[in-house]
Amino acid sequence: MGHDGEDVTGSGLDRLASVNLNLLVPLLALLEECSVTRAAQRVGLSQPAMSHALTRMRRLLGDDLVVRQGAGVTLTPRAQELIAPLRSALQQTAHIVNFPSFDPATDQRVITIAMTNSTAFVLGPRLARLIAEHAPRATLRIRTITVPTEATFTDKGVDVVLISEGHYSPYPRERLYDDRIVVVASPDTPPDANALDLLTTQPHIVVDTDGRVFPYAVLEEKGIPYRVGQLVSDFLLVPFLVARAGGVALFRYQVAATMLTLADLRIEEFPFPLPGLGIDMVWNPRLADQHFIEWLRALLFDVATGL
Amino acid sequence: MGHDGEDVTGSGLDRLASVNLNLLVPLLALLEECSVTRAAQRVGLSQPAMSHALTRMRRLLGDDLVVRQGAGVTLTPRAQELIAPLRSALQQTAHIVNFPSFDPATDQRVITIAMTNSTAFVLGPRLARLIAEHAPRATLRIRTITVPTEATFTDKGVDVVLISEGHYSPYPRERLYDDRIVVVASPDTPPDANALDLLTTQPHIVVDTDGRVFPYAVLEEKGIPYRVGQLVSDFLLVPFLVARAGGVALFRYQVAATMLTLADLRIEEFPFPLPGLGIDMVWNPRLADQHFIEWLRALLFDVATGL
DNA sequence: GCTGTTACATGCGCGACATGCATGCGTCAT
DNA sequence: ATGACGCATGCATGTCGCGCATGTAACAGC
Repeated sequence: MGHDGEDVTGSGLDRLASVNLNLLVPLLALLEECSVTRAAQRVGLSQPAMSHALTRMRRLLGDDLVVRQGAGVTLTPRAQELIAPLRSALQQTAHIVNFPSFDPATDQRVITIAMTNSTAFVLGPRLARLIAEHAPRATLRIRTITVPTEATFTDKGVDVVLISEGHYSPYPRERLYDDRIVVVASPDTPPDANALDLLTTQPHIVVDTDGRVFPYAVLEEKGIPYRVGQLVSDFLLVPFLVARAGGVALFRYQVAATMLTLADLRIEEFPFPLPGLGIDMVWNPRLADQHFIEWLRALLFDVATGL
Repeated sequence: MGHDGEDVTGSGLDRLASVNLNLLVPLLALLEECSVTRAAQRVGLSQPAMSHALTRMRRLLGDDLVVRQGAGVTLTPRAQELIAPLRSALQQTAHIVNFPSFDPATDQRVITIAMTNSTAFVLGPRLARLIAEHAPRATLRIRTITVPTEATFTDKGVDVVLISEGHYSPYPRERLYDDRIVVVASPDTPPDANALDLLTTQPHIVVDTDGRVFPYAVLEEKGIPYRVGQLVSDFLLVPFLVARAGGVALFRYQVAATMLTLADLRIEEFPFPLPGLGIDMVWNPRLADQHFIEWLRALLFDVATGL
């Protein structure tokens, strides 16, 4: 009694009680990336957070692990030895944890997806339908954003964020669908007028919150004259305005295509090359339940491929 | 660009970023002990803390893991499957972390040991000498306690606690040395008086803070008459009082033996059986740096075996 | 059958830790 | 020389996990 020899002379397992195992994942990321900043991005941390974590790892292992080498950092010998067994141990651990734990049939969580309201306009209905179909107990909540900030990704209330490929974020991202700018016009416009004609002759209906900047910047670069006929705050007004009062508007193709269900519209390709406008899904690996994310990713792809 | 396929379709390693790996050690303890309370003790947690942790594990793994079965709990099938790979993964992880990180030759930490001042009286000098010898840069700090409380073990400032075997604590403990009560008397007492004679005829010098309760309780149970001659607050006064003014006192043998270096004393065995008074070292596995604890344990054994 | 005991769950307050921001500092490139 | 890049750090903040007190269920003893 009072002599827990098993605990003391055991296989060293109980030593782990005093070790912060959560450091191991950032550690592997750091060793594999050989860069504090990249490792931070990979695990969904900020650079200072990873740096602080590195300090803790150094205290834990009694080794510098990485040393400054000119611009970047290099691994110490000890770190080199660690990388393989660490990866192995973590893979084994991952295998333990990765039993499926998200059951769409019964899960009652609130699925929160952040996106612009134009993306919601495109994806929302199909998304809601598919979620209702495959996860009938879950609730879809769409959080409207205009421009993504750091807080958008670190907000625990948000599962995934859908943003245009032009917006940077340090977190893993995956292309959902490509998109482009098209010219939306009234079907009453002269049939022989091409897209450029429409842009120059028709008054523009401009949504002042979204998608305005760079297509118009291109027009101005090229010296294409255009006239703003109306500024509206809600892009949903546009199809009705265009259909009933004429004029043109610039929209993502997918938005325009969806608008066709609301009003009869003429759609023409934008006559100049534009940077990509694909929609990416982005998520913070630190906050995400990965079984759920995997499922949601597949579902979003279903939605996107049906466009 | 913007498509980190490696992160998404990798070996599932990045999933771990969102997993609290610190749950795994309590989890293994729970699965191996089949008891929330015992598992808590093993890893140095309280029962409620382990229960909370169990809740988190259940959320993480989507399984109840243990179900109430009459008095105790039983493992679910899923939990049964988990135990072996989990132990394996943690052993592998332990192997990674367990490179020696405590170097006595260079370590400058403050080594804090909590004990009663009578234990410090016994062990202090040898302890200080051995630490100065083997860890010359380290500092020994003895924290005096009277009776250990929960806070004594959860105090991060305390590395190990030395307590009598009579005091319960939920943490791992190991016997340092056995001890017993002896009768300390002046060498001028009649040589033919045995211990019982001394106890009944001589005035007792009693330290009112430590070790007084149960030897005297035994005397009272047995109906042995005794007379308290003096109450002192500092037990270090006792050897001088006994040697110069006569009387008897009850002390642990090791304390009495150490007192012999201060004054000439007569020591007799206590004439009745008493519960064990061994001194145990106790430490909280959650707070301890195990390399250091291992070293300190060996050092304390060195000290104790030299008594 | 009632009470005492044991074991697990839970509400709550508190403390500690990790995170992120702002900033500093060193290195490299132009 | 100056800007850009990458890592470190002081600091404030938020959150998580711990422990206490308490609740609840099952078993044992008389």
